[in-house]
Amino acid sequence: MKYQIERLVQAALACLPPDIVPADVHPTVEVERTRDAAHGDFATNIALQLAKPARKNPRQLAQAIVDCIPASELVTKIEIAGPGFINFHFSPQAYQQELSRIFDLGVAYGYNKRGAGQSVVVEFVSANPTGPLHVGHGRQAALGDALAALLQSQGYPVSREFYYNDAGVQIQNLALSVQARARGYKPGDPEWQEGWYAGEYIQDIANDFLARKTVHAFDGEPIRASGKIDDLDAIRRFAVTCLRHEQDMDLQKFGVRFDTYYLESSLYSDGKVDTTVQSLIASGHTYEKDNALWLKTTDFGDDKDRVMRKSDGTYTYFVPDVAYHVTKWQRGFCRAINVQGTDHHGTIARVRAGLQALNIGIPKGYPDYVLHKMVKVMRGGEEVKISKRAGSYVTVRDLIDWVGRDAVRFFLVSRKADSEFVFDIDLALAEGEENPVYYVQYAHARVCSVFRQLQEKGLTHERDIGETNVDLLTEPHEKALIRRLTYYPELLENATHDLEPHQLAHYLRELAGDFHTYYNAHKFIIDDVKLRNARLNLVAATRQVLENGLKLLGVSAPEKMESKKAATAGEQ
RNA sequence: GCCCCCGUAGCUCAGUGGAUAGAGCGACCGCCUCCUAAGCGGUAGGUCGCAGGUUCAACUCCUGCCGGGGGCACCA
Repeated sequence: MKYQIERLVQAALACLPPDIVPADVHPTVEVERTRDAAHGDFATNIALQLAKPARKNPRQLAQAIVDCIPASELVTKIEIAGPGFINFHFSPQAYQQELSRIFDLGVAYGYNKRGAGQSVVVEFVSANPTGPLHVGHGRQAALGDALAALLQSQGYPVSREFYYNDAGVQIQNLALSVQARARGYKPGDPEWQEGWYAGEYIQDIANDFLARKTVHAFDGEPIRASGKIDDLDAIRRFAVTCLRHEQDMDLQKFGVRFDTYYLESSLYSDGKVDTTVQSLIASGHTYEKDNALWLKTTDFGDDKDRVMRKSDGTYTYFVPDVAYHVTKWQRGFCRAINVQGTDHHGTIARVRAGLQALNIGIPKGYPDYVLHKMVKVMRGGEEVKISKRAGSYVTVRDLIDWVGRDAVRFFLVSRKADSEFVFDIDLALAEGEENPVYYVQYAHARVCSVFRQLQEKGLTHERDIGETNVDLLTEPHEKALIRRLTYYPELLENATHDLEPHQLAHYLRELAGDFHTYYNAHKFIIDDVKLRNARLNLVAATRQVLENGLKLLGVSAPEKMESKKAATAGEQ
């Protein structure tokens, strides 16, 4: 709808008398949704933009533009308001056209093919297999999955990828921790070293290892524990597999699926790390100093150069990171988006610098980062510290068990990624309106209920009758709801462009609010056949958009609300 | 010390350079003979951290301060 208005304005500008606007002025036509319904549906500030270069009064200029706007059946009224805005009011035909689109497109309403042919890889969670997923990973999972879904809605072929840091110091510590537990040591014992993992799950893994149990991650061979307590390699393989399996279970419960899993260790075994190092040396952006190999990241905007190969011969972490991102590019992803915690901020400049140094055609801003802030977990008015090493932290599994998957997913995407998130366990545990997800789901269930009632009364929903009588929808509540519904495709476009799923969560909250207000103010199942079907069309379209939006966030759209209280009462 | 993010109602947060800065929660007052009250309506609550600058127009962009968080290792 927006583009149709833009075309009208552009056509008007094109046929303005040449003496009005200097020929060298080429303004970008910006058409925006109005904030206030009294201002119509769309507005443009073009006259305000042009007033100065044209040396004209903005309102007079606006009038000149309006005079040139071609007639359109979509627009009933065009008016000049305020300092020189041009406001467009849509006709019932325009509304009807868009409502029909919602019915015709169904679950695909809001989708477009803008991103066709531009493959995107979204990397998220990427937790080290050293413990269960914590709430920070939950935020990443909710964010990353929603982002991927948004990109898909805009036509981008998307791959969801999980990168396993299964090489390095942490994994060694994991193996040592399990070995120590298997030998009967505990955190706090003199033998227990700093940096080892203290969580109880380490004891569980140690027990399973000694019991020679078999585990397998979804993508690997089953591994049977040898039970040999001195075989650190065997312990490491077993422990990593155990934890990968556990993380898989958590993600499955969270409703998040990945298309690809990439193992850091494979970068070494495939020789990709070495190849990358050789290419970087060949590029001339490296030098030896203090017995170490350095990369001149300052050539690419970093504030100081970075060590690639330490004096002990091992690589620093960012070398495999660069090698990994080279594979993303080589695998055909013209865009890469990494969802990570803000603690990864320092790595951005280095990875990008490394990719630029290779000079193999990777764009400058590759990859994109969506960094999220910490999730602070509150319980009983006190903060629960999140720390893998301390072993005491709230896991994704805990949250799902306490408040349900839908609430956790909706909660975690409902805020901007770069704002700190306070997850109050007590609040989330409380039943009722505190969880906005209920509010949105209830709106969906209410529409479903209306149609159940309709059926019980022996009536049917006649879409055609509703469509021919769309002009009967004249109530302010109806107009507001229609405005909101028809904004959905633009909302998805904006949320995707900005990589901000929270825009969708907010939109759904507002759409549900418009519906609940309407529901309370008017009845839908009425005797007047024409008005009844017009209203049923409107609420059916509302249900469709609610379903579509919730789906993108990974939240269910129930046809009935199951009372938690009743369920609890039933258990007692 | 340097870099990034944040600062908007009592609390949690929205707010693509535009028109009278908005929700939810909490508080207070109302609404079930009526398609689910998990809902709706209303009232109260603001020097948009401070000070400059750019602009026809600044919560929004720029600079500097103040306050909060995170990052700055031959750690990953």
